[in-house]
Amino acid sequence: MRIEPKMPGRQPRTRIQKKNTETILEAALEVFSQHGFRGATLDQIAKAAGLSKPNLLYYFPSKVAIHRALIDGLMKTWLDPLREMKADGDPVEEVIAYVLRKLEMAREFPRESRLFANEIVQGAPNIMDKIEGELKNLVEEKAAVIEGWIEQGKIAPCNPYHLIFSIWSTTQHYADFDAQIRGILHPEGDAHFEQARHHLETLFRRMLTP
Amino acid sequence: MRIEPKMPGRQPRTRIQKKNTETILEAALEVFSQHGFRGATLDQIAKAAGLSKPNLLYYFPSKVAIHRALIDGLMKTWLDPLREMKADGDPVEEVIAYVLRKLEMAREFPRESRLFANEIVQGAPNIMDKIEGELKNLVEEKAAVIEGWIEQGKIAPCNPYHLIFSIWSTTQHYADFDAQIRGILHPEGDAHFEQARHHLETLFRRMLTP
DNA sequence: GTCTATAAGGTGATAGAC
DNA sequence: GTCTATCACCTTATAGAC
Repeated sequence: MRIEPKMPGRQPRTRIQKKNTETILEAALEVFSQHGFRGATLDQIAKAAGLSKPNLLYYFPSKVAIHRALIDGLMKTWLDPLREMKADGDPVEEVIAYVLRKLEMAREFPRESRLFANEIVQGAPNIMDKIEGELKNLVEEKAAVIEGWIEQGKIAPCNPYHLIFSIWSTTQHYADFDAQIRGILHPEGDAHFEQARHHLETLFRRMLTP
Repeated sequence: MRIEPKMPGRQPRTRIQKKNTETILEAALEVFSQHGFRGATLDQIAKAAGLSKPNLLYYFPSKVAIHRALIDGLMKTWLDPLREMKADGDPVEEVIAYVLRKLEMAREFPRESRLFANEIVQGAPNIMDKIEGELKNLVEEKAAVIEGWIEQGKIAPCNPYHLIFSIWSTTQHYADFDAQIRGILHPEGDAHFEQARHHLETLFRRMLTP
């Protein structure tokens, strides 16, 4: 996943600055996604990045600035799978492909998923502007596309918004609730993702086929 | 939701002790569910309970003891909706009824849902024993029931474990990701739960009907 | 750019009066 | 049982040497 840091006031100029900035954001992703904003400490991030704590704060002015840069850099990529759902494709296949892309994201980028999950569960204090902005806009746009498919009889009637919520929840569940799933299934590595793939394709295909 | 505190070593004896213990657990639920274990402070819990911090620690020996008592008291109730799914009912209606009970829990007890969500997202450090114990046992039992229904041709073939995961994720989503849903839908109060009810009933009915 | 030292404030827990 | 006062520790952030 591409990380595009936005540092207010301090842009990375030299090669070493850029490299350290990326190292910090990678470490911050690891720590924030595991412990949440409040639970994460600069000590943990510094250690994970292989830097001293003051050096961390040389690159970012504060803990919250690291968190903000991380989320800003990830938000665009996080929404890409939904953006790729196009109105001119085969409706059922477009939605199924979106489901599978989203599941693949949960498998490949579970830390990113948990970063957002931590934030939203606690009331989304730092990203509500983005939820009510670009996320809301994108969802409304795609809900209109789905609504059009329903009116054309291409997919079975349903509430487009809640369909999207169901796709988010079922797929992200495999990242966000990974600990619970592993406690129940005791899978070897990612073996259960193949089952999940088949299950979710079946679930939404039965839901959508007219 | 019934809270049955288990305080290691200190059982509430007098009426006032019992009342204070319950007040503390109610306050702790409010604070822990909103900020997670690490993010919550004893100051916040004490203030919410209307007690001083040392008085809080007169009733519970430590912060972690409060958290543990809270989870222990809620775990049984949290699993009841699944326990009520009986092998001798009409299969499709049994599963649908379970979905709707679970959604009702998300609407009535969102704090309880977020308490568990916070815990699991961060790797379930304090409840993994319960996940691998009573939760795993219950899920295996009910998965066997669903498997039986499939073999009898009463419901359409699917993976019982992942079906249960889909039910959990779609219903709890309305509690755990409430902030995101409200940011997108801007519903008045709980108005969107009626839509969710209809949507999820449709989703799982189409999935399960042979 | 990176470090050691440290300030400044928050946080879990205890002591002891009442 | 409840309180004030306080300790010991942790955490964010800054100062200043190199």
